[in-house]
Amino acid sequence: MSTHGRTLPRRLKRESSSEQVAEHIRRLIMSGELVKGERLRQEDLAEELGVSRIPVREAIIALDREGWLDFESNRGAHVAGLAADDIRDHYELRGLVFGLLARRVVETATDEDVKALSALAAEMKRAPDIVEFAVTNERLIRQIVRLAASPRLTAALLVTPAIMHHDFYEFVPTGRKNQEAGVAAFMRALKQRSADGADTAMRTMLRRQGQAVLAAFTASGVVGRE
Amino acid sequence: MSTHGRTLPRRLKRESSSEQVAEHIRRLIMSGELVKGERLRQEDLAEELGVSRIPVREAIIALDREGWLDFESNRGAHVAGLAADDIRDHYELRGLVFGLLARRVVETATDEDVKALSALAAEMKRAPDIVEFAVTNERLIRQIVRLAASPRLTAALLVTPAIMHHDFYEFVPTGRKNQEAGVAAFMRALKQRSADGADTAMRTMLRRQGQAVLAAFTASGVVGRE
DNA sequence: GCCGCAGACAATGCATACAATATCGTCTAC
DNA sequence: GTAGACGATATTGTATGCATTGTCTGCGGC
Repeated sequence: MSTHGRTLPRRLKRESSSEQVAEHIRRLIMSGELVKGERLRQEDLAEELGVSRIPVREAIIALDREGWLDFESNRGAHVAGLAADDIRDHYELRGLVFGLLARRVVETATDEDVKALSALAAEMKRAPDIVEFAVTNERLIRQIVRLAASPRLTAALLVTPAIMHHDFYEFVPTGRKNQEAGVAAFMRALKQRSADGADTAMRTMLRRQGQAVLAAFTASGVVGRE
Repeated sequence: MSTHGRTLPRRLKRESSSEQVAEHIRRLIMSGELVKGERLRQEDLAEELGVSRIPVREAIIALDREGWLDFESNRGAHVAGLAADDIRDHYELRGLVFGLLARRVVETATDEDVKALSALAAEMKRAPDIVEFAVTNERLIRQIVRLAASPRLTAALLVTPAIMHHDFYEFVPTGRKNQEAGVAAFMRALKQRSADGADTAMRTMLRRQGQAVLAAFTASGVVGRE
């Protein structure tokens, strides 16, 4: 799995089989190999991946809670699929929320906080590969959330459970560019202590990300067959 | 384990053991019997509930994704716990989002839609017990979401994963009253086609619910020991 | 006295095996 | 010919057992 020498920097816990299986299935969905409504048979997946059905079941349960699958007792798991509206709304919401967070950051962050965020933004720009980029980006987001909101719920509700995942940027070509530009705009606004500017930067970035995701997922067939 | 005669009315799919275990653990947390940081040992729970460790593991994974537990590979599951800020932010967000949804409903709903919502609101008021109330309320929320937003993501992000669950109202004394009053206010605004009114109704209701939840969870000890 | 390491113990992760449930085809009755 | 019931098969749900990993205790070295 490790494509680069030091696998996932500052990543402490190793991934269990269940987590790997979940990642695999997420990829299948994002890449369009699994389309909406398609049924996942536990045994097939288990055999295909060389594990037993237990980790497959555990992955399915996690993906059900994340919204990728619909899992009904004794009736199997089906790909939930996404509609164009889902994506639009999802990113509109993210924009709303992160705009609010950005405002709070501008209002409350100390100079040190700004410096720390700045450093992370710079690190993102230098990231040699997409994985490191994603990891750093996640740290930046966490930092913003930590400064602006309760640590757990906002993060859990709006960062974890959805479309943003480690392999997200692989499937959305312009994702990294958008993200970097948005972060840069946010940092400029933050340094000028402009709450409005920070809010706008976040909303704009997330609107663009939404469009990019929609384009990518439409191309791969994840979206559209409603 | 079933302590009440007619288990959950109009529940089509029977609950698997995993789901029952998850519900059990959620209750333990909400009632304060499990406090933040406390570790859950799979075998103990299994024995206590008379099942094997498999359904317990599956429940733990689901609760991890819902945010109730922190589950790390090979290191066990710990109660995540809530901070007062978590609750405040959670409800502020819900207010933001449902305010937006309420606006959209006012702008797009047909007379028939209004009638249907009205019927559900009336049914809520008539509900003889708290379970039926919760079920009807959920149908109403789903209806609103369906009218106003993409069906899946908004619902998945903001309804499912968190504090609202079937046994929520048992733990929050004034929950039902607040909810009914808020729905009534929303319906009045809707009938007058007042987007602002609907928005305000939702925000107000959710602010109050947040306060009620905070009070209840502080009393039970779920919140506070940070 | 403190740090690091080795072994035993405890708890988790996963595979196998069996039980429960759904699904589909077939047969019978009308 | 069609509807309903019954069984065969496919698939999921759960229990048990072993392998793996984390944790704790006690010893030796610095």
